[in-house]
This record gives sequence, C-alpha cells and structure tokens, in this order.
Amino acid sequence: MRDVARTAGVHPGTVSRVLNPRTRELVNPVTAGRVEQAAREMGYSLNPIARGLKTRRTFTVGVLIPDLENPLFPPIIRGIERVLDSAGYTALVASTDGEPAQERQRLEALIARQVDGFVIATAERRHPVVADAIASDLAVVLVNRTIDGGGVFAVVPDDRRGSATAVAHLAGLGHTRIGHIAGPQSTTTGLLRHRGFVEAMGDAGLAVGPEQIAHGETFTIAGGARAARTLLASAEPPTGIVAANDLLALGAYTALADAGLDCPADVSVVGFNDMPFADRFDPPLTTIHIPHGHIGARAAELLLERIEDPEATPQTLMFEPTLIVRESTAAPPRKPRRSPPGSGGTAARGSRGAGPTR
Amino acid sequence: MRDVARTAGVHPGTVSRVLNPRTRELVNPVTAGRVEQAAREMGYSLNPIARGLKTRRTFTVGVLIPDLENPLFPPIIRGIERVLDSAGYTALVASTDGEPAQERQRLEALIARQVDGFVIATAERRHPVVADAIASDLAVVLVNRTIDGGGVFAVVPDDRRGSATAVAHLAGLGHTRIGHIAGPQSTTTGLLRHRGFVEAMGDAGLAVGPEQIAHGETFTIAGGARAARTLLASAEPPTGIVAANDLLALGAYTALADAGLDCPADVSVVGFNDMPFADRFDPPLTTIHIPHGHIGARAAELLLERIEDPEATPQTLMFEPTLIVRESTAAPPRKPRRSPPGSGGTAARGSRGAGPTR
DNA sequence: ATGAAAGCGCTAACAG
DNA sequence: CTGTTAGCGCTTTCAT
Repeated sequence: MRDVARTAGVHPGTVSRVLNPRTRELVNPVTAGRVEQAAREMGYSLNPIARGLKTRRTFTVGVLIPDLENPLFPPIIRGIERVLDSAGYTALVASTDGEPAQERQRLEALIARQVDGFVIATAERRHPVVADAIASDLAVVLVNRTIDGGGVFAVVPDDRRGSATAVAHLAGLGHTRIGHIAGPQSTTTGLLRHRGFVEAMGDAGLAVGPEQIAHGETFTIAGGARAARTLLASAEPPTGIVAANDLLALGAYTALADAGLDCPADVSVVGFNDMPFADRFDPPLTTIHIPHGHIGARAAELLLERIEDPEATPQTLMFEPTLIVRESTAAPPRKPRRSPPGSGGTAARGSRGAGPTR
Repeated sequence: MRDVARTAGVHPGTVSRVLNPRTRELVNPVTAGRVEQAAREMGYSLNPIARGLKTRRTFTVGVLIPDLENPLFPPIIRGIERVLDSAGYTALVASTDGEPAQERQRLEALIARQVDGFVIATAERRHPVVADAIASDLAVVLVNRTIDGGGVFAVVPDDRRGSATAVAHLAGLGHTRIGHIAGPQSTTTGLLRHRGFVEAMGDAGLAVGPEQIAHGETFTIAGGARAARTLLASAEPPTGIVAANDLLALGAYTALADAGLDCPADVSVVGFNDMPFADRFDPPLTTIHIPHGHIGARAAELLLERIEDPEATPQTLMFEPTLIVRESTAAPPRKPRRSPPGSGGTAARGSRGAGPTR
C-alpha cells in the first residue's frame, strides 16, 4: 500500500480511502483515479485480513458442518455460498466430525480469522459451544438443527410435520404396525421427528410403545442398520418404518436385505431429507423433502441481516417439508408374517460386492 | 496478550516467547510457568492471524474443490483434514463450481488470508490460475487431477491403468462391443481415462472407432445420460460401457432405463472412483476404486513438506486403482439385439417419483 | 533471561 | 479533500 501511495504521489491513508467502497467518495475523483490506476498497474489489492485487524470486519463467514460426507450438506452449503457470494462475502467451511473438541477448535480458528459470523449446522439441543458463541455476541445462525429454547436465528424444517406426513402416508397405504428409527435425541431433528412420529401415531389411532421405537445413535447407515435390526427382532415387527433421516433409512435397507426381507413388498421405508441420490437407491427412497439450497440461502440472508444490524431480533424460519413418494413404500403384505424359514429367500439381492460398506 | 502479560507480571514480548513453541526454551521455566498459568486462567490463546501478519505463516491451508456435491470429494477432504489437524494446521475449504472466475476469486480470498499453501482438486490440464499460483511460488499440491507437463506436486490415480482394468474386466466377461463415456478432455482424469480405454481396447484386439466414444461435457449424471444415449443410438450399440467416473455411470443407468434396457443383463456398466454410495445404487456399481482418504492425506503431507522446505523438488504420487466388482457388470446377452419393439418393456423400473432428477 | 521498540498492512479519528 | 497519528495483536531484533 505504501508503494501504491508513493507511485500515486499520495499518502497511504488516501489510498486506503480510495480502495474502500465506503470511504471512496470522500476523495477527489481525479486523485482517486490516479490511485486506482497505480494500484491496478502494480497488481495491488487490499489485504482483507490486515484490514480486519482494525475494522473487525472481514466479509468472511464461517460455516460449520457436522459431516461433509452426509450428502445433505453440500447442497445447503451451495445455497449459503450463493447468497454470500452475491453480497461480496466469502464462505469458509470447516467440518467438525460431530466432535465437540474439533468443533470448538474450528470455531476458534475461524474467530481468530475474524470471520464476521457463522452459519452452524452442527447444533445440538444443549450446545455449549453454540451457546457460548451466541452469548459472546457473535453473529450466528443455525441451519437444519436448532437448540432448545429458541431465541436464536435459525432456519429449520418443520420436523414434527415431516414425521407426521410420513406416518400418514404409511397409514394411508394400510400399514398399522409402524416403527420409527429415531436419530440422536440430543439434536432437535432427532427429537422432534421422534415426537412427531409418536403424536401422529396417536392421531391415527395406532399403537405406539417402546417396541416401535429404535434409536440410531448417530445419523449414519450403520446406526440405521442396527436400529432396524432391533425393530425387526421384536415380537410384532413393523411393516412400515419411518426413519429420522435418509442415511438411517439406507441402514434399514441393509438390515432388511440381511433378513431376507424385501422393501417395499415386506416392509416399507420412508426417509427424511431427500438427500442427493435418494432417488437412485434400490429401491428409490420415499422420503420427506426439504429444500436444501433454499434453507442454506435463507440462513445466509438471515446472517447478513444480523451482521448488518446487531440489534436484529432473533427469528426462526420453519420450512414445510413435503412428501416425495418413490418406491420404498407400498401396501403392507397380505400375510404379515415373516418370509420362509430357510433364510435363503428368493429374490433378495445379497450385497456380494467386495467394496466397503459405506 | 497484554492482559496476560500484566497478570503474569511480565512483558508482552515474553508472553509471546512462551506461547510460541519455537521460542519457548528461551525463557526461564518458572516465568514460563507463570505465564502459561495466567493464559490458561484467562482462556487466552494466540491469534494466529495477527501472528501471520508478522510471520507470514498462519498454519492454515486452503482447499479448492470443484464440486462439493460430487461425493468423491468429501472423503478426500476428510483425509486432508486428518493430517493437517495432527500437524496443527487448519483447512479452509472453498468450492469453485468449476468456474474459473470463482476459482480465482476464492484463491485470492485465501491468499489474502495468508494461507500457507493450497491443496487443489480443480486442476485442468492447462490451468491459468493454477499455473499462476505455482509460478508465484505458492505452495501448491494438486490432488486427483494434475496439469499437463508435470513438474508439480500432485497425488493422482493411475488413470490409464484404471481404464485398462475396466476394459479387461469387460473383455474377460466376453464383451467385444465396448463403449466409453469420456469425461471433459480438459482434465487429466478425462483425458487419461480416455487414452487408457483406447489403448486397452487395442491391446485386447477390440475395435475402437469414434462410434465407441461419447463425451460427457461435464462429470455429472446429466452429462453421462446424454453421452450414453448417443452410444446406444449407434449402429452397433455396445454391450459394455466404461464410464470415466461414477456420476457418468449413473447417467448411463438413466439412459439405459429410459431405453428399456436392463443393466447388467443387456448392458454392463463400469464406473470410476468408487465414490460413496456406489454400492447402493441399482444395481450396485462395478467401479474402479481409488483410496479417497489416502490420496487426501498424502496430498496434505506433501503440502506440509513443501511448506517446510520451499526448495523441495516436485513429485507426483500415482496410486494404483483397483477393480471393485459389484452387480452392474455381467456377461453380454446371448442375443445381442435390442429389447422388444414395444418400448414398454417388462421390468424396467421407471423413475416415477416426483423428486428432482439430481 | 527479559524488557524495549519497531513494524507486519491496514483504518479511523483528527487536523488542517 | 488529504496528510498525520495511533493502534489492531503479535513477533523479533536489539539491548540490558
């Protein structure tokens, strides 16, 4: 910057003013022209970080993702980036692996880099790091999951309604024995989808006891498979399963195949999220769709508002999820008993491939 | 830092020395202890970025990804993060959408933030922004794709061998009419997989003319579907298809289904990458596996070496890809003609769902 | 072994 | 309208 100032024959302070959109008009157009010229020739551009040191604004926001390998998140990130980009901001994404330690570390790394705010997709219901962040007056908006108690900026799906829609779909198909693969109850998505399930079952006049609910400890395929196995092992195994997310549903597919059961002929499965590739699985997954890109974009917009106006009052945006019917749901089997004793079965496509079971 | 110094009764310079691993021994252990104590109590930690202002080191590296929505990349990123984390570095990932403008913008944003280097997954064979970056002496390592001419740090699969393996697999199954869905020839993965295909066909004594090759302009499902359609429309449609990546292969699935053809009964398909979920598609995809996490980790290691020693000589690591046989490949049909005239077909699973065709 | 002082690249009052 | 000054949070000679 000093060099540019010298070349343009002005003081560094002036260069700063010229290169700064907000202060640009304070300077004589012709001087400004000279400065810009010089800057261009020297290939100079402002160093946003040194600048942030002074202004505490960097036009950068941090995005915290629990698990990049869950295909749900990339489209959300893209939505975030889209609005940030057009507002002149840059998104820096970090994934936390669901580990609080990593999360704190990433958050602090980003804070140290003077990000102007955060979009956080890793929220748990009681979340020290998120709570601290908000308490310390950082600009934060939560996406997909929120925390207990509200009072924060958040963009989330209507989880209870989503579950209810899934139950209604299955009930409408004639299912009466419906089970739920719940997600981690430490997250609002896990908890609310669970509650929505229970309520909807009640509304439909269907029985729901502990036998109907199995918990996937994590939102993963493996967790879903384990949970589905316990559901299938119960005295009256369900003919329909509502999973708290698509990965859990995929796990149910695995368990079903292992048990020699066909989906949807023997057991119907509905997922949640309509993540990318949900339409490509075998069978294509009936699921609750949420507008990924849109929730990301809205979250980013909210964040921008919050950054502009620190006094803005927190608001939670709730999106109506919609049912996407594909081929993993059908009417329950006529004779609801299990398949023939010989485990071999007829059609069940074994997973004989050598590949890792992701 | 000033506060810590005051609390510990020392000069800020001393605090700096204590908190810095490299200079820590310069200070009296007992004073050091006092300082650390104070720092801990006050919950203080160094601000890496202010530090970078002075040292030009931030222990941060930028990761440029062409398309986060391609499931190939998240595991690579995770591999990168794993080694970076344990070396005390932080990864900042930015996705570029494959657009050079975005890419340049992201790169500069990251440079301005004083990152110490880059892992770049967006390389094209002739790539101005990558070339500039390397020319300007930035620490850069390429992953998955590299540039023409080499002379850079890179970690890539042996693309030709991968294609050759795929061809050999199909030929071994008895296929003689094998087609290729090529990726963008502007990338080394696209080009080399194409070349490998052609060479392997020659080695197997199989015909390969322009009719056998269709180009997907992008590494996407849509691109693969288009290309597969032109392959199927040729005079002698192939009974086996080698796709330059898994997304392209998925596109082939779509085209096949639309044409009322069964995979693998009518046409076999092999993909490339063994991306997450490849084992979950319908049918599970036979593909060329590359060790995602591992190439990410190696790339990060190389980068760290390069950062430590700017004189390090560029090296390209090439990984041997391996064939994963699943259910999308089988012997060619006895009677290689197309299915019955009435397009309806018997089993072909239409994609009747209402969801978007990702 | 530690304090002092200068400076990394920039911005923000404050003068003039 | 533009120059001056001080300082953001840290590191690093240079003294002592």
